[in-house]
Amino acid sequence: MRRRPAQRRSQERVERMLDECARLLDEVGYAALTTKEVARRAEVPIGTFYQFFTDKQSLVRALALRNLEAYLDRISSRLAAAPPSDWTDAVDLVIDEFVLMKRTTPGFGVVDFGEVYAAPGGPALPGTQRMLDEALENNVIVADRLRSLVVELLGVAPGEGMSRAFVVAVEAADAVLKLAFRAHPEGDPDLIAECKRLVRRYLSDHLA
Amino acid sequence: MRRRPAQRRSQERVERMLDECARLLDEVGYAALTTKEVARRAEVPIGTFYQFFTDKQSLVRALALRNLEAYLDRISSRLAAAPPSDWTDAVDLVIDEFVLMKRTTPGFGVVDFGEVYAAPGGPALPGTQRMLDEALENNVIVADRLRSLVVELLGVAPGEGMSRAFVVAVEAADAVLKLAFRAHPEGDPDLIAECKRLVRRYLSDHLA
DNA sequence: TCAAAATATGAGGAGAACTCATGTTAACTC
DNA sequence: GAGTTAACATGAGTTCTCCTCATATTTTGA
Repeated sequence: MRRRPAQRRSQERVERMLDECARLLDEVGYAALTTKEVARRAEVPIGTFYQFFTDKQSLVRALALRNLEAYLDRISSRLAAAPPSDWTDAVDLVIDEFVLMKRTTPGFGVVDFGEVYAAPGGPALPGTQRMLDEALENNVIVADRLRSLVVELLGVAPGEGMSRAFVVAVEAADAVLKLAFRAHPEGDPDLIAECKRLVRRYLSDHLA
Repeated sequence: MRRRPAQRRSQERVERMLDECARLLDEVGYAALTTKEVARRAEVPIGTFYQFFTDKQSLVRALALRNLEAYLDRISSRLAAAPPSDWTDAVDLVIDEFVLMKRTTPGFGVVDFGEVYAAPGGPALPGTQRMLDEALENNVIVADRLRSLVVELLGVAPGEGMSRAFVVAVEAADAVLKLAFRAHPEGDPDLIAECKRLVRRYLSDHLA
């Protein structure tokens, strides 16, 4: 974001822009999304849009971040309310909540937490592991958070490579669930089931 | 594509446009890719571009299809040249070839076989399984081809849900490998290894 | 040889992205 | 509560991309 809204009116306007962005994503998709239409629907002049967002990407990134925070909040609440006894139950819970948000949260089907990558990998840094460490990717943030939740709640020992395993699991699950929702508006139930199986199988190496 | 090139000159031009598209994708990414620049580099007038491609998406889709065919050819050759004894070897081979193409084929890092989805899921068809059946997605084509290759070569019985399992495996592997190449220009070796593990674990249910 | 089909071409219309100069409102200090 | 500063508002206009279309040329095949 170009500037963070400090006063209440502009905060509301930014929220409205994000809301309308999400709804438009559902209606027309990412490619056909226009800043002008977002501004028009949110009832703000186009100039105001560019006060806060540098461009279309910036808008979508902000939405992804909002989605990310909403998801983590929901997960935390549910885990706290009904702590799962087994880590496999935690996997189900986490996936079910994701599916629920896919169904109910506008725009989530198109962007969830993911970037829409404009350029391949950004500037190619020499430091191999650097990019993952810096958590430039929202999926990495999700993975880290889920890992600490599972470690905390279930008292699993944080083994070697567990961090990476969670990133892999999140990335894979995200892809399969995206597929499930491309195949079926409500999410193909069989594919959702397969997604759970995929994650359980894979993580059992690291959590057993 | 709007029209298929029938004469040699135009066939060469279309190839050149695809080549330049691929190189540009590596240089500037999908969002910054312009039809004008592709045409300029391929040394064809912009009008000629639109003789063959309806729009930018169409261009990228054609490139993805070319990638798909190249990949399937390579896989078939390698499987024929050195038939793997075990299906897990076949998984390694298939992933290694994919990684090799990511490293060496221009543009493959950005688009491989995948669409860049403009709108969410296209027209929402009521027939649940319809979209997968029609193989609108290139990853589904890859999955089907891989499945028949494995079934043929290794004499595995085509069990229930195997088709779906391959689609899931391809989608998940694609996502993890994309991550591997975002994290590291040559593909993070650890993530590539994890990708293989993920696929082997998951498919063992269906191939054992 | 000649008609039909395929291909070539680039100026220009349509419209999206984004800027900027100028005016207004809120917040904070003394 | 006057004054200063920082945040915010605005939309016509510039730039750039997408894509079309009328017209001209080349290739094909009977």
